[in-house]
Amino acid sequence: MDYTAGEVAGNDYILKGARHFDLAATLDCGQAFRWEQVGEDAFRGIALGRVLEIQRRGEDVVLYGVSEEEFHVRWKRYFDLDREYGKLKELFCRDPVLRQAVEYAPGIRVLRQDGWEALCSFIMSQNNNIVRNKGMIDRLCRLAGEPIRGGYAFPTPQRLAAMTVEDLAPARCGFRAKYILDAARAVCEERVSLDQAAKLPLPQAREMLMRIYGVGPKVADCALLYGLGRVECVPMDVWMKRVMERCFPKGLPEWAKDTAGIAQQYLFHYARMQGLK
DNA sequence: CGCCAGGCTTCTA
DNA sequence: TAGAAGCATGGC
Repeated sequence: MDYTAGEVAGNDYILKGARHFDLAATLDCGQAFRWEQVGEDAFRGIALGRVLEIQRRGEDVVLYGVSEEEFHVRWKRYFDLDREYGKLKELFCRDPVLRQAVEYAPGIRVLRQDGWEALCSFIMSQNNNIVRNKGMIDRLCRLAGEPIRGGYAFPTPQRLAAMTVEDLAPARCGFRAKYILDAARAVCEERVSLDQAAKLPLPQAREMLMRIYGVGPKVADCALLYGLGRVECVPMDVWMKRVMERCFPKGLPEWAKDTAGIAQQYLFHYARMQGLK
């Protein structure tokens, strides 16, 4: 475990001795789009149908207004806290390039988000930048998401499937609106099953997600990695293509393949921050 | 004002 | 079947 103990303190839940967990690096490295910084190492976000404020305080990480039960049923998995990132990073550091990326942002964790939200978020990320994608997703949630205490949940596929491109206009998703609607319909009609995609062999899982209009290999891989827990999956965006071409012409090391998606997150962040060309 | 954005679909040779 | 254009939009 990457924390020594969980402790209830009033309404809050405290992760004592939380290691390998940098909130800024994790929540603002292009894997999730509904988090904002609200204070000193403090972030507010909406995920899994809940609003959460989370803050680092010294050695600890505090989840405000979270019960022990809610931590265990919701946030422990979301923040991938069962995985030992220390061991993982030790493995990655056998390679000099991976070591450099890990040392650049050693507190990155790969989030396990809701599958449907991850799928939509990355459909919308295409030919888009991260800042603007956040705005689009926020408008989509206000437009079609269920009101919850403190904000709006991510819209369900059922709700979106009943809408039209014109209905979605206020969210200003551009050409992506029709893709979102097809994704919603595919899920509702069970042309695509996210539960199955989570378990199928990778090629078949990708093939299923790519039945959706507007979903290609990269978006499918993002949904699998960030939403369906497939940490062996490596989305190849422009930044990763540059890294692979320059540093790993023969592919990522064989010993990294089971968790190559997590290695990808360190490499992606490093490449993007360095402005690698 | 152009340029470009964690791509995908469609058109063309 | 590879390669380029078109796509909507707004941050910079």
